[in-house]
Amino acid sequence: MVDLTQLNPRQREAAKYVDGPLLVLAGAGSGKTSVITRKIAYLIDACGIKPHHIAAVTFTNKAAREMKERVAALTGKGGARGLTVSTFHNLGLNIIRQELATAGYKAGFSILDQDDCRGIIRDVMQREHGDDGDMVELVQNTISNLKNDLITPADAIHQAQSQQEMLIAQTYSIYQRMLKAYNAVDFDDLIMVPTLLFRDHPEVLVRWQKKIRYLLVDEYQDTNTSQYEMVKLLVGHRTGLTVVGDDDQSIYAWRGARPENLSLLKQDFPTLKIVKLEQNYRSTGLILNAANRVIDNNPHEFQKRLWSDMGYGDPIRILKCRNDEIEAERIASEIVERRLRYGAGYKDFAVLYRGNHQSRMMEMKLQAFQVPYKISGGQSFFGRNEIKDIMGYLRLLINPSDDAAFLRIINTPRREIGPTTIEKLSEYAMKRGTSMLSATTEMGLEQLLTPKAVDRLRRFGHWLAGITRNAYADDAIAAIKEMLEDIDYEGHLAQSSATPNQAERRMKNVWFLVDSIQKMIDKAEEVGDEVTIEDAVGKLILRDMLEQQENEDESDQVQLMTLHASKGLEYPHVYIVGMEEELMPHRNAIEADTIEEERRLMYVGITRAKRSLTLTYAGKRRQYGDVSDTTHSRFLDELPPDDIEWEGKTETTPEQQKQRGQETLAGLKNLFGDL
DNA sequence: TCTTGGTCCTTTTTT
DNA sequence: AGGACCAAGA
Repeated sequence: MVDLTQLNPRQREAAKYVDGPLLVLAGAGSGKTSVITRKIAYLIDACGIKPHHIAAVTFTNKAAREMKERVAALTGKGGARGLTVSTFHNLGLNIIRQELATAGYKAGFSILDQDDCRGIIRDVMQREHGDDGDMVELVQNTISNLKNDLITPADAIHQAQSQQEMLIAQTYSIYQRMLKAYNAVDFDDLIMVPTLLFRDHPEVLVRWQKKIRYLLVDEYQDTNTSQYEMVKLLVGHRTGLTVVGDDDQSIYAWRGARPENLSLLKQDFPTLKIVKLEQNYRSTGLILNAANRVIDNNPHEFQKRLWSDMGYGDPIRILKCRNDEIEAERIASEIVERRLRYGAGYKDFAVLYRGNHQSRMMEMKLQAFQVPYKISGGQSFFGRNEIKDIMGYLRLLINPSDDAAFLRIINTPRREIGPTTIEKLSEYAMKRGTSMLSATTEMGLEQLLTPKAVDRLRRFGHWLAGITRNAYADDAIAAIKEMLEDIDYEGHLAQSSATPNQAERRMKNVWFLVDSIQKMIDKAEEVGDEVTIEDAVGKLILRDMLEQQENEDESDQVQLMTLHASKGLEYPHVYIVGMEEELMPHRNAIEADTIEEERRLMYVGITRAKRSLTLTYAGKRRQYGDVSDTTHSRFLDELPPDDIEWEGKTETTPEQQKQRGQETLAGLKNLFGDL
């Protein structure tokens, strides 16, 4: 039986309340994951709900994985078998897979990432409006927003108020048709398609309502309209809903999140019960106080006051550095020193920043100090050309209609198939209503193309068909390896890379990708599941499972990540760097007047720290190629001055700096003797 | 078709 | 500073 005695009274109340819809307002570090996981165990053990009737939805793969592990630990081996814990996008993917026909897709459909989508939109706009590409990003964002708001192309055309809106709506409409033709969905479709399916097909909805009898949603403040609609439809008039959220940690409004969904719950579920978790188990008093003070500058729908009984702890430090290089150096050297002083591991330190590009300098300096580090997130891996290429091949293996993938790889590595050939092929395919891949082996091409070109296309088509057969017939991994051999991808990298070193690194990435798929298949076999290539590629695109591998080698490394990526995580020692106006808060946020969201981001960053928090800024920063003066962030002035050690606010003389250095050295000698 | 060199633009955050 | 994109030449 579940043990709820480790929970505090509020937490226990939240875990045990199953008689109606429940909103848990969980402040940072208030143990909400404990509540969710124990509640799941309670539902299984005490309420007799079968695990396969329970679904917990999160926003990141990391959170989903952690939750799964913790539930497994509570319920014992197999006790949670059949339980669904996944991201919204993953859940959506599964729904579409199981409702393929109704949803209007074919097996093996592709999931396109933003780059792929942008390419399609660019083509559409080019073709339809002769647009030069300046509008593409705007249009892409707008389409994404429309989808997040559950607005279909027809709705959009109907609603359009201006010429520009009409243009976007039409582009949206064509774009959506092209996706269908490619048998592909984008990220937003993973939410919108299932939701529309539920809305328009009652029999489908009933099926899923029968399956999911209890729904738990984490980070509710991050849901968008479409996601909320899905939740409402799934729950219907029943009582099985628990949502957990914190309006102060809403940092995804820019991608369509509606923090007001928290307050909408009260209207949509009149019997809603609200439980607040206000005790923080993570941070020292001074850190928490600082966080509270900062967030006090924002308006609040739900009042809450976080408190902690962990003692006051060390003051928060603000370090002014001469420039960004010195800033990074300072942090790197401090980590070296503090690791010894506190007997801490590298993994106890996190360096947080606003934008991914800020990791560069930090990386350089950590290397210089021989500090092991890990950068998480960033587009780094999937943004790489070699990965996009191979993913293109994989997508084409499982979805021959994926013209976007076809276009990416048809001439990579070089097959002497140029723009003219591709253009003609595309026209032909369009006329015949087939995909470009299947058009390559059709007879009608002779009329349009030179025999040479026809031959090259045909060879490609037949070759890929062969690989596909192998991939499905027996060992998929072997087929993929064979494919890499056939196209001599290594050779391609060797001659397209600047240095042999770079080529080697790229090839390593490719192998990493292949290994990931391999591992995934192996792992599933262990548990007795079967993983198709479709599953594997889907997971890859949704960024699932990569971190898993990273986590497996629980290595001792300093963690580098964006403030966004840090949500939900905690570290004993946290550095937040680049605390400057125009950087944090970001210039665009200042211009767009979304300071409140930036402040929440600051709040998220501060509340990651358990024991020590250090904020740094640089007086001069190298940016866009040249050096500019900076102003320290307004958020620094919002911190409680009495709890702050602000070094460098008033100019320190070189003597003072020297003295500080000697004090540090003396401290080290005290601790470790003369080295 | 491929390579080269020049220009211009960038840097917000992610499933 | 670094990368993407494009025009012109081999």
